Amino acid sequence: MAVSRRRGKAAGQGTADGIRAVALDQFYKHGFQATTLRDIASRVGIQVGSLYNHITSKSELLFDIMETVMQALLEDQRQVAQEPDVVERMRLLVYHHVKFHGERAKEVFIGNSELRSLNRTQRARIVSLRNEYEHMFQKELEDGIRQGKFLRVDVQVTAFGILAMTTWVSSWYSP
Amino acid sequence: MAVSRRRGKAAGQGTADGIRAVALDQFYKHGFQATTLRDIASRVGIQVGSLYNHITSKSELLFDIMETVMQALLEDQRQVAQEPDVVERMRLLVYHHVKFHGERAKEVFIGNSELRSLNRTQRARIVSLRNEYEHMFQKELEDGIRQGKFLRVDVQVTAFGILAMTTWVSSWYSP
DNA sequence: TAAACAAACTAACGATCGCTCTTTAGCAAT
DNA sequence: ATTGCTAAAGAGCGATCGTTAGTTTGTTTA
Repeated sequence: MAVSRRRGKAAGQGTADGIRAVALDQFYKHGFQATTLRDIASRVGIQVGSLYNHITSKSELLFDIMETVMQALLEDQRQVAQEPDVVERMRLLVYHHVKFHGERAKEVFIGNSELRSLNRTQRARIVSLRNEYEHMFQKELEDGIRQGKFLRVDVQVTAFGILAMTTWVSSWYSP
Repeated sequence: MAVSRRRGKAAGQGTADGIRAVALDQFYKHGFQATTLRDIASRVGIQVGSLYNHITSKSELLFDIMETVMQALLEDQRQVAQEPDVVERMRLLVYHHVKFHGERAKEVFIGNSELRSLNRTQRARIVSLRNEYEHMFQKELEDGIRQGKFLRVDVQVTAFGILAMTTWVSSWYSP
């Protein structure tokens, strides 16, 4: 006795969003490989085949989730460039990083753990976005050093260290 | 052209070890779900069905790997109890922890990431071993506090913090 | 009111999965 | 030489996977 479900155009954007939300949840809980399209479909409340009105493939669904979160993260940080003071810029970067990782923990976790489930092209794209993100931290470090406001350190290693540490803090803090 | 392969009793223990080594490698690289028994078999140089002369099931294979590494870790640390000084005991615990995580990084990674691929019983067993391990750190912390050699801290949180930090160091250090 | 369209349903395909079963090959002990 | 055991090969079963195709339903547009 299935609940009567809207069909046709007016069903609108809701289904596509629902699919992404459910997929996010299941990928997070059970991993990409262990999650079945049938599982996703049933939780959304539609049939398997109907999924393909909204997605092009399972792996594209994963890729979309990962790319979206990376774009959002980058967008979040781009506004930091407006701040004139280097030290404050760096502080804002770290602040936004931790805040974002706290608010969208599931997506971030998937982004970190399911890189191997992407094909070569998709993975290259995500890695490129990630490099772009890390580069934002490196750039501020270099600026700070150039202005004599930061200690002269290995920029690449330090940036990586900051990211690892703050990422870890986010996954650590919960109470 | 297949290499002529030994059959019968004299094939010995080598195959079973080979299976575990290959499985460890593939689980680490592609994850448990994405790894196929056919993939493992072909890398060992054997047919799929022949695997079952050495394993009882795929998930038991994963469980064995995880339980073995936890037992080895516990065994490694048990000898620390011989040391009379609390501070030195704690230092040894951390030292062994980092050393072990460096030497057997793949198994440790699998142990941390594939808990969800175990069934209820298996997971309970591994979690129990892990609790036993964490308890070793808590015990030394309590001893140290009782003897006035450590600051009075929340034992459980601190032990967890030490483990998280040192585990992170191990995954971090490579060059 | 009729045509156009979006989004659902149903059915099924080919591939692949973990796993079982039977048979065969090689070695050791009798 | 025969027997017994271990471990391999090989065929295949039933289930499930992602995906595709064809059809039906309901809404929007003309």
